[in-house]
Amino acid sequence: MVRRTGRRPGNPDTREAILSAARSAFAEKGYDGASIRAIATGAGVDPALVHHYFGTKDKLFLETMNSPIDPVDIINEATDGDREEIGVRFVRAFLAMWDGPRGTAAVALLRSVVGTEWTTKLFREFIITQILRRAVPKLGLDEEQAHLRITLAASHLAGLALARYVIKVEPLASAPSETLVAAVGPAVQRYLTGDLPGVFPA
Amino acid sequence: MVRRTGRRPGNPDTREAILSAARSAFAEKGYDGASIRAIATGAGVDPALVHHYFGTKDKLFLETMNSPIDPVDIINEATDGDREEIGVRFVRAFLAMWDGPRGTAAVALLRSVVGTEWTTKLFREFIITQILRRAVPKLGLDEEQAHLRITLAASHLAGLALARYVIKVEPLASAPSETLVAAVGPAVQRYLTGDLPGVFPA
DNA sequence: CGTTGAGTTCAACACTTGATGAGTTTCCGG
DNA sequence: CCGGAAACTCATCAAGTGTTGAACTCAACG
Repeated sequence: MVRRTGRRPGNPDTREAILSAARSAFAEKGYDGASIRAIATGAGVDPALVHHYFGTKDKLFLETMNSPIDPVDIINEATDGDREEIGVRFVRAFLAMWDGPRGTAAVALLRSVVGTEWTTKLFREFIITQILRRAVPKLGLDEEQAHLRITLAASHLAGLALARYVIKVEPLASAPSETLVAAVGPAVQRYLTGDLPGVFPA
Repeated sequence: MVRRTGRRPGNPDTREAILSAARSAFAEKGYDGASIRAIATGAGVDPALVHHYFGTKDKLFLETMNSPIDPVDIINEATDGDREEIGVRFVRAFLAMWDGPRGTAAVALLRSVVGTEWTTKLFREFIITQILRRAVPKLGLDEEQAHLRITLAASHLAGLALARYVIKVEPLASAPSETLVAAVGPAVQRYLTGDLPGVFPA
């Protein structure tokens, strides 16, 4: 039986297969490193079909990042409850996201963000508009303090993800997440609600 | 004995020019994003000359990373002095390195490390052999505790560098470094020498 | 002088990348 | 059962990549 061209019989789940393959590829190689050809091969499909569904590589990437990244959940999950344990809940929700099914997308995002220019800019504005604007009111401080506090906490968590999920340095990579929650939680708590002498006037 | 005939090295500035251009390019674009042709153009030179001097792109990159990255200085600078202020001195030395002339190389390293596979592995082993092996004895704890403590502190600093120098998110990017020292120092101090209940048995 | 050999350039190879447009096969509503 | 549309593939393009080898320039030596 000769390989036939044209429409495949049966289920049109191809689009999801491509998205899935794209997520894996972006997570492993980053935006630049992942080629459309590799993604197509991973999905068992012709490269042109990727363009047929998603247009350009940019759009594919954005589509890949669409639903899986929603920091709103994390923010809400962390800020519900008493104020004195925001840090611990924040770290716990953050790690749960990376360990969950949406984790590969997050790895892809982190890898790609550092790699190319436009993703960096995109991510920067994403942080400003999506994270800061939503998290600042929850703290109930003046804006200047809140911005620095939140970016400090976020940078800490970003570094943790970088070391644990991208670089995979031990023993951080295989430590139980609750261990990290106990270790990092208080530090995040201090950034968000604690006294920071020498940083803000008392 | 040295009967070297032929053209004498009348203009060896070119090699340095290429190295300098390479450092900038790698810092801006990362390993993959920086092309040999772009580096050559930046140095006002033919692409083939880059290969004449450095062989392959890998070797060029390694040469670029050679001298500028030496964490030994930071470790020594931080661990000289009383034990109760290691954290502050560590953060101060770390930020000074990124703000100094060797900073661009560090940015290049961070950008590239996240981008490609072999640089990630290279960096991971670099951390293990160069940083851990040197820093562990200074803490005077058992190895298991020391490894986790140091990687926690290092991941925090890496995240700080990522946010401040690569992604450039405000207000972190333009905050005075002493402000960050005051903010981050105590957290690092706690990771290195403080009590970590729930992490290690008391 | 002529030879030497480092500094430098030119042109090209072999390859990969993202993207297109035409063509083929199947499905589904009328 | 027919015709349009969706799904799918093939061949191909124009750029850009790292790398190579031959050739040219030119200062220093014998």
